[in-house]
Amino acid sequence: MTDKNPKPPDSPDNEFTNQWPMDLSEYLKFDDDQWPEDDIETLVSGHVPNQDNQANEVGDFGGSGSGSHLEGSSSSRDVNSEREKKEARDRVAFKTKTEVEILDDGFKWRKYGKKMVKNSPNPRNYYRCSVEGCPVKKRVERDRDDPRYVITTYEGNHTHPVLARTQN
DNA sequence: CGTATTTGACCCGCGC
DNA sequence: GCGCGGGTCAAATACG
Repeated sequence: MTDKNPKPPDSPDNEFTNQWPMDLSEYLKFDDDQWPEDDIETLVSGHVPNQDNQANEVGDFGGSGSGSHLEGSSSSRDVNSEREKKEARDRVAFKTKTEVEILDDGFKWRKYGKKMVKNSPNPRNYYRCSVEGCPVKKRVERDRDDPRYVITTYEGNHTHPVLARTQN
């Protein structure tokens, strides 16, 4: 935590719309179905998905459940049976081209573990949302073939406003 | 002082 | 039944 990343100062619009401190070249999104690794490389290697709007990509991430938008009314929260069961499965993998693994996506993450994978000389970092009640977990691992690439896997959806970091 | 971060150990599941 | 892998938690430490 010395250099971190050139993340913007304190912008009131601390959203993904800002701009990731990386060269986000390709992003991958998968469900909990499976991981077409081979396809991934083929896709990112032989196909450049232009740099659309990162916000769009990530926007979908929040749109999947309830990332940035907060329920204005607290009286309509009696439903949580099938919803929880259904949204309890949100695995999104992002392959990003960056040199820093501490990508700030607008949320505060607290590293809760580091493990070394046998198939890679690179360690695997486990992050979790600092906000209690957030079942969101992030797994960051460096690519074994391209150390300049990092595989960020998000699990779950944020259940809190957005971020209480650069806020007031 | 508080929070975030770090490393190690422990636990669980699955495979053989 | 035991071993291995992976994942998670906990305590300690460092830094802001």
